[in-house]
Amino acid sequence: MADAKILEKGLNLVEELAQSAEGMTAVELANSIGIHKTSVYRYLNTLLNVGYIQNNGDGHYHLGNKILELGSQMLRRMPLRETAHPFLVKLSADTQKTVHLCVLDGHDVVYIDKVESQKTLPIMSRIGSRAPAYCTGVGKALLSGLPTDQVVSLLRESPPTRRTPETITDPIRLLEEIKLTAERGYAIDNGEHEAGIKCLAAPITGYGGDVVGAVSLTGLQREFDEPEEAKRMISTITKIATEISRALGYIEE
Amino acid sequence: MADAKILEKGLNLVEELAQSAEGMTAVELANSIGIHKTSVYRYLNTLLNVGYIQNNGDGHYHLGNKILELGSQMLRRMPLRETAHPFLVKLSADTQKTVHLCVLDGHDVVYIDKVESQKTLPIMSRIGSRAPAYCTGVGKALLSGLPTDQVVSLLRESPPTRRTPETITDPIRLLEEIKLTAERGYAIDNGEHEAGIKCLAAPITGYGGDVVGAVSLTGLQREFDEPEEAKRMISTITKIATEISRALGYIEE
DNA sequence: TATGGTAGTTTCAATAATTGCTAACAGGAG
DNA sequence: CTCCTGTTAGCAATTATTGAAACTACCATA
Repeated sequence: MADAKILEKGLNLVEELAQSAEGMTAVELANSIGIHKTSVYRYLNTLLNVGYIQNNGDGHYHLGNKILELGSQMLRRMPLRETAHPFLVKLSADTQKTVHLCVLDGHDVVYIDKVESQKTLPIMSRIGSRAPAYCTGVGKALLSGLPTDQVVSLLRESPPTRRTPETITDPIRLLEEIKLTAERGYAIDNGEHEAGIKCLAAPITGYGGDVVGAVSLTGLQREFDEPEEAKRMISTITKIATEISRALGYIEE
Repeated sequence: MADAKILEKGLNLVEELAQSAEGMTAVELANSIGIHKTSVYRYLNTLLNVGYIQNNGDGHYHLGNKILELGSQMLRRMPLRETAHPFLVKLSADTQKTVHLCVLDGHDVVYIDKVESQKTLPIMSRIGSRAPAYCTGVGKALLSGLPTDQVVSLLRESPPTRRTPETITDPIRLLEEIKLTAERGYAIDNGEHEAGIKCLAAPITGYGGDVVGAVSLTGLQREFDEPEEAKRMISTITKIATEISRALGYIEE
């Protein structure tokens, strides 16, 4: 297993800059990464040329718009996102909640689309950001499409840690929860990721019959209190998820 | 001016993958970039480790979610975006149009936020994507904040090309248009970027007194036909732009 | 079973790039 | 004028990269 070490070092710079809010000077970078000042300038030079980073004018470097552009190209190339988007808009309009579209990536879910309702909640999620799968509604919906042994090994690789009083950290209970999700076709996050925030999520099945994504509704816990209203939302989100699956070419038996 | 050539080559891979819709195999990449197959595998290996690219399972590689994540971090670190977002939501609700927030990057505008109205138009814009400054409303709003000689040199570096019958390609007329924009405080794109699509845009002034961004309203041309309605939208968008400027710390004299 | 093509890995010596040092230049501040 | 910071230049020693060919593994085909 051979490596391109220099490439790795160069990308470490990008990583480091991504962490810093205000940008960093070349010397700060050199100290922080542990490579010679001169080399840092050389790396910065090529990264500037490619647009991955930008120079503030004073000595501070930060991420460049090229990265936004690459992300934008990625999103444009995602059939799931393209297909699902109109449905998400409709779902958000119907329920007056914030809607997310996610895929699984390792142990995490990645948010690849988001539609806010007019009455926006202070929800800190952004397209491209990540969250652990085991404690989110979308995560459990996505895991519910995997064979049990894969779920088990995912949970073993990154054991659940407590994030709120409601987080389910017991692997056995999590497996039961995921099984339940698979049976009824939707998942509930009862403030397990962020205290006071509740989600409903439903899996999306792709052409091949695999779960390829999940949609969710997010709101304050009390917004889901009324049983009739909750029932209506569950039926709405599962219906939309089914429609997206169909639009992706999945045919139910 | 020394370069880190290998870093550049490695990032070329990323670039190449960004272009391809369906992903590419290692051998395709080797042929397309012109480096040895073995080296491509080495590059791919480190890029995989850092998460910049992903492997489809079959031999196809494509961009990795890490790039989305970096983009997400960038957006989170943009004070302009954070400050402006609630205003954009309000603007979209008030006007029932799609709202964009942009900054200038070289000759282009970069979309850094977007809020869709319920009745969404088929507008192909995405956060992170780019468009030429000279033929967009936001572009003209942003250019209107620059000293004339800088605008001139920007136009000289990348001369306007015709995109629609309405595109203004004469530099003299463009300069007049930008001057007009500066005087009245808003810009109009009359289908100069995409035929049939009209925009209103207003510049946002930051703490230092410089134009740091621009907001826009986008719609079909006929949606702006009625004079009273157009007047109302102009007053709404300039008011919101002023509010955002104030929220950024700009104090009018 | 044999066969051929493709994906991916490994080894190794020649080559070419990176490294880190010192030094130097430019610009701003005291 | 001098100090400090950001940045670039030159150069010898070190180190990583390169590319070829051979090799494994896998899938489909004959």
